[in-house]
Amino acid sequence: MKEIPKAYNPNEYEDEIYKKWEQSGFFNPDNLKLKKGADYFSLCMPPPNVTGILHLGHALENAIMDTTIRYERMRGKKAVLIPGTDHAGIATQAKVEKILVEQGIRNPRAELGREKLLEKVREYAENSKATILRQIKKMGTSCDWSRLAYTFDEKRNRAVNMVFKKMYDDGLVYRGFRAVNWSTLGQSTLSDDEIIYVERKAKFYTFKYSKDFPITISTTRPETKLGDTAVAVNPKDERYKKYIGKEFDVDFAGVKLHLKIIGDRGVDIDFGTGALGVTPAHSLIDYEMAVKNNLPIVRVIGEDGKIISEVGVYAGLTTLEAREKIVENLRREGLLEKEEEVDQNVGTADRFGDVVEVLPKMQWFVDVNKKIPSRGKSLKDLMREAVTTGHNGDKEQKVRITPERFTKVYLQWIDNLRDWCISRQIWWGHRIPVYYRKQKIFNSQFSISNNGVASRQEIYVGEKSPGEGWEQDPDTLDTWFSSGLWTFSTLGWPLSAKATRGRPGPENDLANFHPTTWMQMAYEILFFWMARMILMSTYVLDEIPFKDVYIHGILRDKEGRKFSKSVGNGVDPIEVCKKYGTDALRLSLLSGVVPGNDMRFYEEKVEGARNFVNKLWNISRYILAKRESSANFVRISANKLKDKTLADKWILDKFSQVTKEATNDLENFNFSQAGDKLREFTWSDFADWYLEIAKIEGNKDEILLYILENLLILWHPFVPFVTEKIWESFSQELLMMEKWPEVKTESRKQKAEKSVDKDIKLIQDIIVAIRNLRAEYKIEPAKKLNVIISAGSKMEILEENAEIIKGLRTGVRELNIEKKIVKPKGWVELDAGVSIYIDLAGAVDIVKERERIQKEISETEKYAKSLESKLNNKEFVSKAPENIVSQEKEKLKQQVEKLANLEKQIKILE
RNA sequence: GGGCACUUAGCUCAGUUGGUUAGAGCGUCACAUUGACAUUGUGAAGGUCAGAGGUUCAACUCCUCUAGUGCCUACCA
Repeated sequence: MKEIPKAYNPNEYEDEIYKKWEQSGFFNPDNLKLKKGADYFSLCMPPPNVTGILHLGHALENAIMDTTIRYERMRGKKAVLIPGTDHAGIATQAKVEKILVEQGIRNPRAELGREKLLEKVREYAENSKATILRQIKKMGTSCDWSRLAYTFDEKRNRAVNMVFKKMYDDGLVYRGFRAVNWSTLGQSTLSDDEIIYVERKAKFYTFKYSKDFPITISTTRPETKLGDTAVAVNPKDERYKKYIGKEFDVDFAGVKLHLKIIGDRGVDIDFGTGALGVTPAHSLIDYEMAVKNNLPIVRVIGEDGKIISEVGVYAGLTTLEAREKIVENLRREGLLEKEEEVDQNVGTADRFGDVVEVLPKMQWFVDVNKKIPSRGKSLKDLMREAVTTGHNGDKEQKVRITPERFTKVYLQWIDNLRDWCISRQIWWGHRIPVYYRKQKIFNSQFSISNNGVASRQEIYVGEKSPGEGWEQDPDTLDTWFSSGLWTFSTLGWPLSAKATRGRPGPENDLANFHPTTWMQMAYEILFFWMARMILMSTYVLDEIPFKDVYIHGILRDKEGRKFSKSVGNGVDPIEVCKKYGTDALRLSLLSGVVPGNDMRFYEEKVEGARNFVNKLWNISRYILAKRESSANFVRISANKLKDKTLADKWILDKFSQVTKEATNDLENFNFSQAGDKLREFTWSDFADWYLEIAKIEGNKDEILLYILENLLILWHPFVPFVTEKIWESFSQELLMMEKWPEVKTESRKQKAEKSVDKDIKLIQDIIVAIRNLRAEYKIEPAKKLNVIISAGSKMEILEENAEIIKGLRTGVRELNIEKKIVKPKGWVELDAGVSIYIDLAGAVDIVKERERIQKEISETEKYAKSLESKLNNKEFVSKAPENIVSQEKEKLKQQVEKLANLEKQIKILE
């Protein structure tokens, strides 16, 4: 065999190993050699936005997904992880526009025009996509590249168009003139979810519209009051009751308003003046109120964020300018009663950052409350059902959310859900598959009322233009409309709609892999994405999108701050890979990941993981290099192993235990726990104890190889590169394709042999006690000790393991094991379950010894006392389960014995 | 306003249905180093499990309240 380097150098092997995996073809489930009737395990990658490069959050997701998919593949399932990227409509266009502005193009949309700008965005997106895909490979993610998808490619475009049409035909997608969120900076509408609320100080003005108007109102935005068409009061409010139904004409700061007083139970009597100026055009709530009360909608703010020309004196002013002018006016007229500073939540655009205006516009919406024809349920109903009763009441069709608490959060969100505005005025995205033709047609379905001007239009919904004279809607669809289809658009829908279950090949993907088995995502996109996937899948396919969804938190820096460009604490995962290795990064991300909780990331953690990877490397190096025999087989059968000594029995037992536990943890997606257990076993039990024992006992090639092999298999999903590299040294086959070790339930015989645990514990305790004494007495390592153990019933087991006690860094020259012996004068006694006498050749420090023993006595006494009082409690003895009681009794007995011995010791000392 | 989570060793965090003297990693201190591995080994110190009540034979674990922190959400204009 070639010489193995002392330290594992990830950079040297990772790319080459990934290539080997990829070329094997086994990332593609169609190439897997499976047992008949093997289960499938499908998992769609949440597509990263093509807005840049991968960040640590992606690295975490890749680690989680790849660990899972590798595990499932090794379990013999038809496992597929489908990769992809997201064109991320607004996010990407906003990003590119920002870059263009930095390059000196002041208004990219106006200067470049639709086609040229789109070209720029496409170029950027393709670049970013290529980088991202490279980075996913660098992470070691074993996804099926033959099924690579993009939310904005042709196949996904077909799916989007078909779903839009289906929804339109079902009356779920409609076009309507309604108040919508508008980003002036981005020149586009936004859905309610794309708004981020920022708390800030605002002036809260209390005033009357005019002298002759009887009711005082309050607002933080006086300029919008130019569009008021009503004043709402609570119908129970004694002060205002009498006005309800009356109408007033007022002159508000130079603008004529016609106001109707309406009663609305939603108005809070105690807030402000208890009366609310209703601005239907520029407030979503007021808009709803206006619809209920049939109020006119008067627009005053335009899409440029300025007062529109119809509003006389204020025309052309920005909202802030208009506000100042109006307040000034009110003040002059003596109408302003109060001006106070309040905390206010203002909505800002997620991607553009500006304060969102509410404007009335003709837009496309998804109706979430309307009953779907032939189903008698609304989209909201479908979204609820999927996580509660199961889709169509079928328990098998239930999305299980981990951790469960997010189910409640999700349901609450649905309750507050309004119709989803899906049209955007940006250009980067799926163009709305709707065509219009101006014609004088009677009974046209829609009439666009813009500023009260009506015109008639013929409308056609479909993928392709119906012909000449038709113009396509200029708008694009909300990016989440296409990502909502992800679980099935990636599986070939609509083409694979007629797929056959059980037949291989992408054309049958939908039947073979949907509903997908599992999904993982950050809680940040629960509403954006999970909710929309459930909506789309249950509506379009009549099937849930995934059976299980695992929600994780976000990564934060050591101080608990979010990673962000503005803070400048960003970490490039690829740089971390280069410095510490991909395995180390993956392991550090997975250890400590708990469903639903945020996690802190810092370099020391990666360092620790790197050290472990190196440890694993060196364990392997040692075992492979120091083989005494020519043993070199792969997959040694556990039955053929000869466990000759106590240590052998112990380590094999322990290993089957850890295999069982780690498997169980992975089944339940407890990545961190599985990793911790494996680490503990590998480093402590196997390396620190068993390997050291093996050096003494010798002749253990088979057991060492057996454990090493299986350990590499267990570790592979976590740290695929280093394990695969080590595997190369003794097998031609890919570790990636090895079968996961069978988990055997413990046989009765093994259970009876649990004394093994106790015996090895005794040996370890003796060793630790001696090491401890050496440290305490600062005995030079070169100095050897003579030791006698009074073994009692443990005679045999101690004699068997005498060499181990001597050899494991205890520095014992002569070890005598006696059945029962009185402590030789001047020797020190230690208690480790048996009495150990150590000859310190007159170096015993009586004072120190007394202190040591006294301390131990008081600790033992304390413990014994607590046990005693527990056992003296009649209620405990009568009510606690029998095994608990006898356990406690046994403990007490031991402590009492120990105490007696210690007291004897201290006496002898005197 | 409503809701959710968190509070365990100096730091970062585990602790599965209540039942070992509450654990790990990092850090600290002491010692070691021709060894598979200094990306190492050995040992030690370090905790009123945020606080107060309650349920129970038994509470880090369940319940109530309080305090602090963080997040989500909402039509207080």
